Amino acid sequence: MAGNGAEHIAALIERIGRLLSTDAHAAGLLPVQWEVLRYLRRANRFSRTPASLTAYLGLTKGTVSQTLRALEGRGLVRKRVDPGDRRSRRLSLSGAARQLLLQDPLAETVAATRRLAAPQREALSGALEALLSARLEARERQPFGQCRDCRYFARQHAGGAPHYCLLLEESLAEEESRAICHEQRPVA
Amino acid sequence: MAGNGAEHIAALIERIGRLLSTDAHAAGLLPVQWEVLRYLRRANRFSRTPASLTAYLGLTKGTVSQTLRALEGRGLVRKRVDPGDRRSRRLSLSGAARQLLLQDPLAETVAATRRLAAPQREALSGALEALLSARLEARERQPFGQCRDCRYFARQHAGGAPHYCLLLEESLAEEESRAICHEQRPVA
DNA sequence: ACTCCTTGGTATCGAGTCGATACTAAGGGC
DNA sequence: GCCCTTAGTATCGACTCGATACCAAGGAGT
Repeated sequence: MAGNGAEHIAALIERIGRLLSTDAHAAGLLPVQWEVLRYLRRANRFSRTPASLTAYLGLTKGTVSQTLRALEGRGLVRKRVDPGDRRSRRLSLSGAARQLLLQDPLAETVAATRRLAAPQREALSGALEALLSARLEARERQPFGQCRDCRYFARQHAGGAPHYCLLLEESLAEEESRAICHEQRPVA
Repeated sequence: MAGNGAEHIAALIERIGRLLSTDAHAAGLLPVQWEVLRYLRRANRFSRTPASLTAYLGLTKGTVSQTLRALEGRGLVRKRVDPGDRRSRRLSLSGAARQLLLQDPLAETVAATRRLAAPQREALSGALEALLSARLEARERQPFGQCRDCRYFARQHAGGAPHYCLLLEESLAEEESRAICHEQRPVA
């Protein structure tokens, strides 16, 4: 059996991460560009902005702005001024982007993950979340968890009724409750 | 509890990997440069070459050559012609590099990993190794496992006697048996 | 109103990665 | 000696990324 010291685990994460990013030079896109596309697919409507993206990726806003310009130039991302706050832009994926996401190089890893035994997958998920939240707390960054796991999330049990966000005071479709949100704060 | 689907796990790995790499802009070094330094610290004497490094990082040899030139210019890495095979170079860390590694930004993650409960850490390690080996098999890449977990490793139990590598026909100190090796092939 | 501060985003620059291509040099058959 | 492979370097172009400076819009206080 191989070693399972803490250094070994950190090295594994780093190495897998690197290999993932070298794989991500696919379909004419660059690694960050894939990550932007994936984020926009997973994020709810309150979180599809350059600012949220910046926080999620841990980059500077200048870098994100440039990456978005590239994606916009390729017709993969649309950018519109937010009518409520005219400083902000609302991002959305084009049909071409959704098509492209079907060739996501990360899909291979998803498949490999699916082949793990259920209890092992559960343990992996929990351990990674613990590591992530430790690091985010140290940096005071947002967790970007699922809407439904947020302290501001109010679940509606009545048949067909939508859920509700107590912070933004908006109703939420069932599907939206599974999206990630830049405002999300886990239940205490 | 948050979701633990396969997509979620893949996204977690990717995100942690990205955050690690943004943290790695520290002490005037760049992420890849830290990885090179860490590799050279962990690799055994047969594996400290540009070629092994290239395979480990999953980059092209041109890129690695350039990165090594930068590190050499800073006095962190030494490069010498291998007397046995004059095409090959032997890499080694300078004292300054070992000093610098004490400020390794990855240390924070190592500490966070150490705070996990032992069984959780064990599960994490096992699951990550499974993911990594799946991906390496798909790409037919080398695993770079520990020397002692290799099929060519012969353990000597007699007091003080060194171990032995059946492939390279060299004797190995106890400490070396814990290093990673580019020739390593896990026991079947 | 008006000023001051903050927030969201863009523009530009320099350093450096990274892949691609082309190249040199050394080893190993045959 | 010839060809093929392997180890490494050199150069180029596209792009990331951080840093800095900047602009526009919102908000608070007066």
